[in-house]
Amino acid sequence: MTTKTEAKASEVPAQAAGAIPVPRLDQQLCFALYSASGLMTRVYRPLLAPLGLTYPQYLVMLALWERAPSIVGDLGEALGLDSATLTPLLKRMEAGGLVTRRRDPADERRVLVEPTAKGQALRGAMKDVQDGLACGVPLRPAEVKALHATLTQLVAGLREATADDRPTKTDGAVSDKDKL
Amino acid sequence: MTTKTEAKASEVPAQAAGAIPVPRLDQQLCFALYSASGLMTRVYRPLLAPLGLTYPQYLVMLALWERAPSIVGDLGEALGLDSATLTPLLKRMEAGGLVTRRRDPADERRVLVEPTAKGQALRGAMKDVQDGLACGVPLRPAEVKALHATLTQLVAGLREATADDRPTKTDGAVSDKDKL
DNA sequence: TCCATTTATATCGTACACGATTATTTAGTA
DNA sequence: TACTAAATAATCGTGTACGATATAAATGGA
Repeated sequence: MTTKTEAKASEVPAQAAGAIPVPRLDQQLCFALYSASGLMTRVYRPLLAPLGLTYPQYLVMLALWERAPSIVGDLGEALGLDSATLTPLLKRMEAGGLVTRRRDPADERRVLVEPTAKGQALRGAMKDVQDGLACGVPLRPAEVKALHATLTQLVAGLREATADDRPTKTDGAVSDKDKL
Repeated sequence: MTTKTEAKASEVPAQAAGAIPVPRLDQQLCFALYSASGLMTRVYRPLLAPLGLTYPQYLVMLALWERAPSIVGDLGEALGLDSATLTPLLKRMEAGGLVTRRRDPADERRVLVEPTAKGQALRGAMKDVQDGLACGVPLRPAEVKALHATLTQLVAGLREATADDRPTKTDGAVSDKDKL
């Protein structure tokens, strides 16, 4: 590797060697998303901790309040997480007395997850969580709405994109489109 | 458990007991952010893996390309991470030959972080990463711009909010405003 | 029926992420 | 000077995350 570390300046249009233009942190959409997401969970933390919930666990409860019992795979689909993340997370929630886990008698591969009475009781505390949240978010309702709409569109598109070019990896010869 | 799990219907305006309204997953801004952020790093992963970078490590490189050497605290300020996260992350990057870490001779408390030649060489690969990214993001430039602007505002506000009510926790008696 | 395939979850190893604590160095002050 | 306080990283314990692999149950033919 004698010629790689020192890039030939002649190949860069109008920049001196060593000054190759690089995306700036504060211009990166992904970093804005990364920061915003991290900060939101940081705002949630003190509100959820008294309830014995982490933020991902809170998301699981939201999913279960919408539909219970749910199987692990459906929770993963709803939250964008896989079993490697959900299985230990659900075990912690089970240990905390918030949910129950049991094999589906009709299909022993599946695991049914369901809130306990204690888990159901947490519904009553959600109003306070939402109120606490609203105070920390410095956006007007219209902005929140627009932001949410754009993000929803982005998420839908990304989900499609990431699911597409991942058939099984065994069909080695993909079209010339997999570079995009 | 005779009176708790079954909420008195008279206390809830217009909802049946056990049907306390709870925020829906697909209406939560925080969940949209959480999903979008996770999906973006998922899009980045296959682009960065060949370079020997994870997504947070990529962010560190972006920060270092803007200013090097940087001390750990400044990197943490720029990225919103603390030393508990950065120290092991930087050690891994050092082990990978991407950065160097050394105590500041002028102030032995500080640790100076700097890209190696190998780390600098990665700048040349960033164009491909950005190109690969653009193909995966299903938004028009105007939408990206608006989204980024709103997120930047949100991040700024949240940073302020989370930094504020965390004086030292030792002044136990805070005003009646800390509930907000 | 038998077996390859698919489906569903669990497990393992690695890498963030953070609150709390510790250790070391510097700065400030009596 | 000596001594406290502040600043700075590192460390520890716990909890996500995910790729890769393993295990077991159901399914679909030959």
